[in-house]
Amino acid sequence: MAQAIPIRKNSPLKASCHQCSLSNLCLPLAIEENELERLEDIVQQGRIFNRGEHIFDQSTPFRSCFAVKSGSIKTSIITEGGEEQVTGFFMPGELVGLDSMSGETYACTAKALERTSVCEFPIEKLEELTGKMPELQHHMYHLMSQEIQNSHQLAMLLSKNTAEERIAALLLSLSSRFQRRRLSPTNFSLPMARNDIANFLGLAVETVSRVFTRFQNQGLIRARGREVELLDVEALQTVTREFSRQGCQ
Amino acid sequence: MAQAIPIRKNSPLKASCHQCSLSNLCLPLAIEENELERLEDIVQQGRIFNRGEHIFDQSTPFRSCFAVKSGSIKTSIITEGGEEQVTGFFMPGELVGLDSMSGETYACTAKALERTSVCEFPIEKLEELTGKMPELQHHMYHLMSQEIQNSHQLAMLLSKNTAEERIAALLLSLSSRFQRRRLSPTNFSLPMARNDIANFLGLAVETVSRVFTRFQNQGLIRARGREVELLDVEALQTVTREFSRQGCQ
DNA sequence: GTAAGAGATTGATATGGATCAATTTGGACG
DNA sequence: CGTCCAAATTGATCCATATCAATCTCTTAC
Repeated sequence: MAQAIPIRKNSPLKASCHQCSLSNLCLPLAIEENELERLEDIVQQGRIFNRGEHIFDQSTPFRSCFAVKSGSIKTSIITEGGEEQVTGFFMPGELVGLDSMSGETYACTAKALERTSVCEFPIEKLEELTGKMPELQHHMYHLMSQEIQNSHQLAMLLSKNTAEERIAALLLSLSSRFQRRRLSPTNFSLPMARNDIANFLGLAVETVSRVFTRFQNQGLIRARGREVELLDVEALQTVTREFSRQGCQ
Repeated sequence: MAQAIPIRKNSPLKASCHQCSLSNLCLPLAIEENELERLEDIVQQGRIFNRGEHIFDQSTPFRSCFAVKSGSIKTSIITEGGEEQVTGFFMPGELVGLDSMSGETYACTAKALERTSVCEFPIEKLEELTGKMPELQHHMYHLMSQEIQNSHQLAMLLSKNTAEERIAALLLSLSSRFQRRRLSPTNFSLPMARNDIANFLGLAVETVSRVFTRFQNQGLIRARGREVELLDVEALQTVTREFSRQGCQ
């Protein structure tokens, strides 16, 4: 089912962080060139997942964290009642599974939003390695801390901001993440459906739709399905700050 | 201004985790009795803070994490516009500052909700120690991971649940945290004001008030100012699950 | 003990976004 | 190339909770 992908002949299993264009975003950024091999030793070149496939779900025993290599992943919590809460979107260079480092199974469900390849970091080996490499340990703390901050930021968005503010914030977040990867920050394709955006931002799909068209009418963006062009980034930034501005006066 | 507190004569600066009644909740829980000294070596018996005093704020350079010894702490993010978003409440045995381990300054502001004493863990020394003690490192990952989960849980509450569900969830969370400390899970005093509850849960104060009285009228709780008695824990649990039940059918 | 100000409660009204309903668009597949 | 189903958009209505306004009730300080 998985179609053939180019694999380096001499190392079919071992990943090559050296060659990876994401090494400046991913875990390797924390370590010296000459120590990179130690990380490569524990990384497994992961599977390729088709759109909609699960990388893991809440019943999967927690074994590994995953770095997105290409494509994108949505994580969500599914309640007993079957309700879904999207907790994050992960793009190339970002690490999935940090919320699961307590407990026996994963704390969320991870689903590929498109054809997605990942690198796998077995957690036992990773912990062992971070114990030996202070910079790597520091980076792990850094990443987890950032994840907490992101989540607080989301909570803030959900509890205090209007639909427009939430959506502007999401667009800008995606924009800067594309920019980090040296892709266009103003012209990109949303990896997720309107539904996922709505769920993530605590809105109804209809509201997301309406805000998109409103933004379009105001000349802030141009949207055609998942293709988005940010026409006025400054204005979008103003939208996200509107709220705190009001609190100021 | 700070009134005299009993200090062990032979170790005025060094904390005594051995003696601490919270050692089964706090960092010491991760390590063997005989290694406890290594943790004690880096811990500083912290100051006492009066109600309303800041342990740190967003402009304070990040140096340490703090464990609550007694009292309680509220953390919040203050936006440029001066808006506040409460991100958490911390009770004895819990660790504050995990969200700040990236960046130069703290990611939030921490304020004592009552007279509060803390133990201070200088981050450099803590990282050094976790590098040498795998179980302690593991526990740090565990704690940070849990913090991410908590925050996701909050996001979920904010985006999907009604005012009643949110407040029931908070009451139950506090309840179980009192229980962990072997205090009454049904009869306790809220450390925070209605205002803080409202802010934390993304509600207006008035709504919090109304829900409290509604719960009281339904015989679920008895509330008199900050004194709360949970009269029907099961019913409260039902309230929090109501939502997912509906999603089920 | 009393004054003063903050915090909490209660009531009346307004509103942003949910919900319900109806098209429209677009992509996958035979 | 047309068919079919899911995703997205648009419109009309409703509701939970915010907001505004008015007490009430603590706590703190003098």
